[in-house]
Amino acid sequence: MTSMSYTCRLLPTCNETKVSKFLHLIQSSCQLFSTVANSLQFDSWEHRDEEKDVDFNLLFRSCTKLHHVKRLQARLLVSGRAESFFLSRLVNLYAHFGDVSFAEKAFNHIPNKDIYAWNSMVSAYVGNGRFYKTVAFFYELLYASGLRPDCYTIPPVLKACKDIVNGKKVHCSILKMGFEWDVYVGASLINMYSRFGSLEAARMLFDHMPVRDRASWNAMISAYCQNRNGAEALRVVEIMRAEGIRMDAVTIASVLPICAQLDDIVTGKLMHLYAIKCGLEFGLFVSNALIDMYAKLSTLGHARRVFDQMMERDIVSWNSIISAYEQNEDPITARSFFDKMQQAGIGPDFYTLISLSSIVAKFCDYRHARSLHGFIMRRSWCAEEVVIGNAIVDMYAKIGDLDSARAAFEWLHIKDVVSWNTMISGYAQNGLASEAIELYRMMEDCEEMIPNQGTWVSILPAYSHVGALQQGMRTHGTVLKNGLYLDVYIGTCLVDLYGKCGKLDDALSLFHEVPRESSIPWNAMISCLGVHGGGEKALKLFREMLAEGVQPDRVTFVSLLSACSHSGLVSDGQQCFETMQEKYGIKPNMQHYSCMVDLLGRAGHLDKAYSLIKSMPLQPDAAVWGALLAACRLHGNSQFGKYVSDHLFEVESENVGYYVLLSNIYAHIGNRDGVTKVRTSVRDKGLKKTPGWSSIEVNNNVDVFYSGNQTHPKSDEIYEELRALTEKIKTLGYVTDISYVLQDVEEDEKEHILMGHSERLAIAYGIISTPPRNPIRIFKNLRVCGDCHNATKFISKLTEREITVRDSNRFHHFKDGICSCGDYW
DNA sequence: CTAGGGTTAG
Repeated sequence: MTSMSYTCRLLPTCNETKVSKFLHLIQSSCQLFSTVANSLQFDSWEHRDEEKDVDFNLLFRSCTKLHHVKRLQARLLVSGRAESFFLSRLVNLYAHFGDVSFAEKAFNHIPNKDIYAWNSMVSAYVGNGRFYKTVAFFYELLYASGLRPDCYTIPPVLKACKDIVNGKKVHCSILKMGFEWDVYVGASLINMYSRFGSLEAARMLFDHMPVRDRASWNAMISAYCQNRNGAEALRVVEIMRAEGIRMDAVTIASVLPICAQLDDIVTGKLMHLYAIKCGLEFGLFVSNALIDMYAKLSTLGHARRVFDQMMERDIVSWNSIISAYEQNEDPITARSFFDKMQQAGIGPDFYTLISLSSIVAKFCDYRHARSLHGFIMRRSWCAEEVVIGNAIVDMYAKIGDLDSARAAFEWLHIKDVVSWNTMISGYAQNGLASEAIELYRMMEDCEEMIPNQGTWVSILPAYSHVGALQQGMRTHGTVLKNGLYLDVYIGTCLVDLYGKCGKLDDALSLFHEVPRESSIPWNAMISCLGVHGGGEKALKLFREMLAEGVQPDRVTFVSLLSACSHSGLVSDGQQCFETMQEKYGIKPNMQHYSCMVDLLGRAGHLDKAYSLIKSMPLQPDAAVWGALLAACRLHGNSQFGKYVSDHLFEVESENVGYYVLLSNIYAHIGNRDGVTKVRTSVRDKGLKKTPGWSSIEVNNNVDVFYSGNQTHPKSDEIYEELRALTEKIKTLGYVTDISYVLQDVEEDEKEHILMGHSERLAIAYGIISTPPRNPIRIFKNLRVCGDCHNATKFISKLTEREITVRDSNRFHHFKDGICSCGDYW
């Protein structure tokens, strides 16, 4: 207290922040003092014996604990003062401490229930989440009590309405009783309609209100905010201020989230400034909203400062700062805040667990994932159950444990659209496209599941991944029917689908229909041109992008650099790499470096590629060294290849693909010892090759072939066709290159292994299943094998078919014995 | 003594 009065004297010399902080301190201290005082008071009163002197009004005000209320109730009964007035206040107190059943008992004890008693019970139900009960209780009051509700009854009942039908029914009752012009009722009605998205109804009520106070304005503003109509919300704020009504903490807390939605940091900062000016910046709601807004606008420093400056923090504050770091890709700090929260004695709630599941997923921590799952299972989350269940599904999917994800998905009592979307995209993003497609088919069979934007952006990449063009087109049709085709994300997925399925013209014309303010569709289109070997076109599109004022990001440059690399545009690529850093201030990441190493290495500048690696500020990963190793293979430099592979196996010793690459290098120069060494080390390490697969779509159906697989129903025909093809192309000059086979077997066996490569099985299946001279499109998950590449050239000439093979790297368009990549791949 | 408008989400 002494220090406080001292500070008071210093106050005139303080700046505004300090004054505002100080005022806040006084406020919260006052609350604390009065709570302590009341509590002491309760104890001193209770021990007095002379009952006639007891001032029950004072005792009611002194209850700070649930047991106070119970003792007070006993006292009331003993002194014969259990009248409606006091018992109703007991109901309020029990409700305040969260004990609904005691509130009900007290209510039932009331002899002649007046409207105040009923109102107290209504509030008791609402305040403790018994929404269904509240509405039923209201109708009991209306039809069975013989009493007339007053305007205190209505707002809590409106709050309890969980669907529009009930809401409208209550609205009717209000009209019949003539309460519609009460300010409190008005704000509640606006709020109710806004909850169900009926903004027109809300606005109509608002416009017709004869008296409006600040809460009415706030109700209208938050109605727009919560329905994501930020622009209209800000317009209402303007009108409100024009009418001379000041914004308060509620207005600010409502408007801040839309600043984040509209990506409008200027308005956000103005709101913050206004809050500082009015001394509202340390309010709990305002601070929490500020943290969230700054986090969403990726200005973590501001969010952190607001959090650090807070006088008191509640669970929302902690949740907001945790999710701030989680969403800005800093799971380590996020988790440290979670630890601090627990140290502060605050238990996790629904929102905390949602963030936590994302954090655990980012750590790829299977054990923590399981324990979090268990922790959640042991508690019931009622209405929030779906959301949290979906978060669990997503968590397992992100870790890559699709079996656990599917189990959690199946276990959900209620599945909503998001559950399905999460599971579908989980499969799709882990490369399990067939599972994603299968699940989407199941979803289509559930009539009550209406697919939405999230569904399309989950399923379209799966089609794109396996080249299911016909099914993708069917989905495109469904999207058009839903009127969603202009959505940037869906549009981009469709551009990607057509582009990746070889329909470059369709991709381009779609690209012109999609909104193009953001870099997302541009990046997709540039990448498509790149994989088709259209480096020049990609560069041209990039220039158009700049001319339209679209800001390129790091993804843009990844697409661009890889486009240059595929087309051998070395100097253009180098220039892009420089522009990216100098003009756009983007620091190159691992992907950019591996593109550059690929670009230089492919063109034969192995030394330049190597010195780029040496100059990297990051620790080069397997992709970077792998690109260089592939370049050594392309240019037949086995000595350097060995050196590079030593580095490569230091950072990644499990990927068989790289061993195959090294063995190819040795085999190509006839170094049998080298080949044997590589083979032995693969065997000793017990490594398994990533199963290679190729897919082809015939008659709306995608068939997937694995290497050496003979389980396909037409397997015999396929092998027969392949044998015949091989004989014929040999007469055209094809020579088998067995250096692509790692296995230690006889030469004719090697030939057989090459023949069983998935891409060849798919091509042969295409040939026997489609009419002569029809084009064939193949998808392969790995890079196409060099011998298969050569064989395909001959097959295209022999069968007079255009054969397109999209591998994990680029497009190969075979026509008349020539490949579009010019063997530069 | 009882009532309205506000922050965090898959």
